[in-house]
Amino acid sequence: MSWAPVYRLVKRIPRGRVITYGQLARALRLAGGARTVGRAMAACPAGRGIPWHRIVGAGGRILLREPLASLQRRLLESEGTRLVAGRVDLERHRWQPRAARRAHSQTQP
DNA sequence: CATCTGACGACCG
DNA sequence: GCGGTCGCCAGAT
Repeated sequence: MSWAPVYRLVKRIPRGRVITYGQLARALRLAGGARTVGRAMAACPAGRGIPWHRIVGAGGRILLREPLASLQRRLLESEGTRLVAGRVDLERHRWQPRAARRAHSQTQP
């Protein structure tokens, strides 16, 4: 199985925005659902400019285990993503890939 | 081939 | 909010 499509989409996530595993899975119509995205990201090659930290769990939760979780929080905050009670404020930072994006008028950070 | 292990998420008590 | 169940499936052992 090639995770290329997953990484390709992840690369398009702009700074200051995030997407959830489930969203990614639906956008790509992946059979295994959110977990499949999880597997893809676990195998994510480092040093290729893939913004892995912009992926969060449902409801904006950080799902990684330490020490990765802290790193993710740090990276997110460093690019202006606001965390409320340890969760990403999805209202403000959720990113919608092209197709579905329209008529929603998101609040810019 | 059998089992185990996860970067998930919806649902329920 | 917290913990358990279940569906899901690619790799590793």
